[in-house]
Amino acid sequence: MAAEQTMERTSYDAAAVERHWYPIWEEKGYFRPSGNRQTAPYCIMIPPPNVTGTLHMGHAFQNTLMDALIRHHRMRGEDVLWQTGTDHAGIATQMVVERQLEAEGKRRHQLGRERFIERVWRWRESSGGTIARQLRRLGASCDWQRECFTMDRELSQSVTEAFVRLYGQGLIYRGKRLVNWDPILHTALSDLEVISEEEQGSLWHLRYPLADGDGYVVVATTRPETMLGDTAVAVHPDDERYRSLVGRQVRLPLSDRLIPIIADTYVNPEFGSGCVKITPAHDFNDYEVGKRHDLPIINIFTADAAINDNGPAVYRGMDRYVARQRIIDDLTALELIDRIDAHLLMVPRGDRTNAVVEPYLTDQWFVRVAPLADKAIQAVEQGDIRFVPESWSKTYFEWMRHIQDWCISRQIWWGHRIPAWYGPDGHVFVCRCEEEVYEWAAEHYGKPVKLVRDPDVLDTWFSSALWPFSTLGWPRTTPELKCYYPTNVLVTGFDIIFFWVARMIMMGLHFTGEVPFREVYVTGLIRDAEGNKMSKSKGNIIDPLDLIDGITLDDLLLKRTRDMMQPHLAEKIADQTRREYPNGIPAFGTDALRFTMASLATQGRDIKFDLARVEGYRNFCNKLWNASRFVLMHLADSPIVSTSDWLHTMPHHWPNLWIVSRLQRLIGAVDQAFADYRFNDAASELYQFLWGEYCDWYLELSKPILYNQTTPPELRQAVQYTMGAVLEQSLRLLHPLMPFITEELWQKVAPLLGLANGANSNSESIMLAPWPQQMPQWLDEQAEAEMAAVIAFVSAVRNIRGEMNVPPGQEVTVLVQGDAAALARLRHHDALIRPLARIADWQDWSEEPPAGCATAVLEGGVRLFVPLAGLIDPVVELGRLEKNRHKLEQELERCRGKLANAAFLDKAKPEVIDKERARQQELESKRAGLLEAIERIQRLSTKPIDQEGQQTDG
RNA sequence: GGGCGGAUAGCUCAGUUGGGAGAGCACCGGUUUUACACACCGGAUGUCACAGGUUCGAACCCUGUUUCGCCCA
Repeated sequence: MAAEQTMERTSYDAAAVERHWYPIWEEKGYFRPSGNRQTAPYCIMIPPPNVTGTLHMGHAFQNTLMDALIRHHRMRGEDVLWQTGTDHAGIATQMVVERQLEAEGKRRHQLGRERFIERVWRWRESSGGTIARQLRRLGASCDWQRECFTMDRELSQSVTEAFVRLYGQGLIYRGKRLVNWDPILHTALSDLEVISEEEQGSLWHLRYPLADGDGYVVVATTRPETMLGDTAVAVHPDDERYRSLVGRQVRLPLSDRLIPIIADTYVNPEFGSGCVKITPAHDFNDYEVGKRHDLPIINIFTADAAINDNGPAVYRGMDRYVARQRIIDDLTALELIDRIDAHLLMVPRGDRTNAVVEPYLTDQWFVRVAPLADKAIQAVEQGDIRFVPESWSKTYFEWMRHIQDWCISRQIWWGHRIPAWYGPDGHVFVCRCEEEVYEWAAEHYGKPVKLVRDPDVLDTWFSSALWPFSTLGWPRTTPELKCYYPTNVLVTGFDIIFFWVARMIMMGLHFTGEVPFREVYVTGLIRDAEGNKMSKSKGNIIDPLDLIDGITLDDLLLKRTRDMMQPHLAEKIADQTRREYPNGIPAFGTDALRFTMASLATQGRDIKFDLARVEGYRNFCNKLWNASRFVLMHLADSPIVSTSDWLHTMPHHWPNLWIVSRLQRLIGAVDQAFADYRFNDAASELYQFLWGEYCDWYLELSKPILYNQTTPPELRQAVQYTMGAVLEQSLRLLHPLMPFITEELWQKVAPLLGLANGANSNSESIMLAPWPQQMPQWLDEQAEAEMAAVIAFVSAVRNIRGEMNVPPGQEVTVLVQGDAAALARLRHHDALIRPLARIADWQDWSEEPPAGCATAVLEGGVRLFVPLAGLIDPVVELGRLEKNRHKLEQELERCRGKLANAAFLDKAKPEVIDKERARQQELESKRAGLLEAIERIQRLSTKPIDQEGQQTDG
């Protein structure tokens, strides 16, 4: 398999690599489950995106994490299924197609139901695949051959089956209830589809005259038009002001009806006048009050939210807001408006139409949730399902313990039609299929009859709730259902815990007797850099694909201001966009985006998205690319090593032992991070290791060996092989987060190490290569200590060079003194230290160092002097030393304080005390060295120096 | 009103059994060093919101306060 890019380029070309590898992976069938029943199954169900949807940052985020988990488990040799698909998004899809029709000057009712649905299917064929294509761009390795759609025949059968069974068990019923009604769509909506936001409105204080005698009560309302449906006035039973009124009646203005004054604890005496009008047909709380007090329910609205025939004739047919104004005018004329206050209120709007949703009394189908909820609560309590982070289980319990019956019927055409038929007398037949229902009805009535099918369809979430098992073939007991169910983990945002997660758990337990997934990993929500939710109307949306491919400012402007619901915002959004992205967005590539997503996956709930992070990880890709170029350059003539313990059969070389030991720790850390869903830890460990240790130190330490003609060939080969092997394993560890670049590089590196020769399937692609195993025998504390000493020494010299402005090209001499063993150790690493610190010569120095030295004090009492005759500015050097001393003394102070404390010595753990003692000793020895250096420089300075370290004249 | 979560470096955030405050970005100084200027080397930066308490010891545990946010009503 040829890799895409030659290594001549000094920068990584993400687009070329991505285009090359994804189709190969898919065509080769790497995304399919292995089907190997000897290994553990691992399954994730994709939260099915909306078929009308396009990829947004939330999708990119969650699917990156899912893909990382999937790739990780696949590499571990498990039988992995990532089930993908889309949901039919009843309302959203219907609206899209209706809008198309509108453009042709048609309406759906002209087409009729069947032809409209055909039309929707046609739309889906041509346009429903967008998000699947976008997920591919993200590198998602889901099994596309098993891609499902909630309206597919098989999934539809699951839906019907579930409905029929629930109905038969008394868990679905039909009834007249208040629901959220969208007066534009003419359908009920679920709570999820209603967004309540604070808006400026008014609080009208209305006077309702008492029926007997003089006077009136004042009721406060935000919706005066609903007064036409009032059937009571309520006060709090403990409210002294109104106690005497309870039981009396008021005369409802305009309608001229008598309604009672009742007492109910629902009333908040602090709010408004402490006296509220009760409209059971048009307010959820009032509905409950009405039920408690057996009040009549008067619906005053049509399906369009205009006043119906229950209202006084003068208002009939008026839209609710027209009626509102008219009612206010009329009440004003009657002097029945007490006052009007400005008031912030929560206004519920349909998430698709943005229309103010009306609580509306209609016949709807409901799921009786309480019995299902009990078991679903238990499943989490007993630990059959675990929330990650754990605290989300509280949110889950909170909801489940106050759960309401679920309205599942929608008055639209696109969706699963409710399998209920009505006989001539209204008798309901709920049945799996049309033929059967007629037979059944004939039996019921003793003769063939005409039945009418319920016109409603089911809430899309009803089918989504079955997703974990309907996609595996339920109600049939398929091999897939047996193997992959219960699935391992659900990855989703907390915003749909109630609406989807909870319902899947209930349905899963009810129909399969088992939980649908064992863990729920709840992600945060991606917001913009300021912490605002991303939305079209705010104009702050970032399209993940624009981060991958880049976008010019002009295209970005076009994209953000096209098809706006509120076109008047366009100019503001354009300005804001120009300010934020004056040059558009550069192409960062999929891997950089994915790595960013992983780094952002902390346990918090809000994630502010910062473009600079993506840029940083694009640079990381480039670093990796160039490190690999370096390795490949030197690996070409390396022999292939086949022994498993190659490390110890090669010539002894501390950096090799060190980097391999560090790699073992990395493997452990990445494994742990994946196990805990700490993707940010996995990302930062990998970044730190590859850049901070492998590139910055290991490769730099290797250069002198590789470039030195006199290096013994065995040593050279040991370094070459180690360099390659560590890179190769790191690529595998990185693959779940950065699939493309790791594949590209692995294809080049692995063959040179004798891997990926196509000899077996594991060597065709890094996707199928085994996950690195930690080798405990390769953990090497001594090597880590040796290299820590080397790094500390080199860093100390570099620090002096940097602070003293020694030109990088200029070599220096170093004098060292201190403990003989410590010096011997450093001497031993002379060949490593010398080139990195740019030291020409170093000498053991037991006497007083010469004048004009810069000083550093290291661990183990080692003192280091760099003679900088003529270069050193005593003032600068003294300042540097004093600063170090200050820090040191602060630490020492705390350390001494602790050890002087009898209670500490008495009660702290012995190992803590030992550590503290060792630390004190270390700090003191460093301090002594520093004090000497300070004294020396003061003594040797030609001019006296005052306490602030400033030279004084004269 | 009920529930949940946050307040740590200029910014974004880590900090998992309580024991030496970290990273990335941004910033400052230096560098055409033979993988990489999307780089290298060096540097500065904190009353861990506040007040009490528990403890030998608190960013971490407890209580309260301030403040920001989310969900539900």
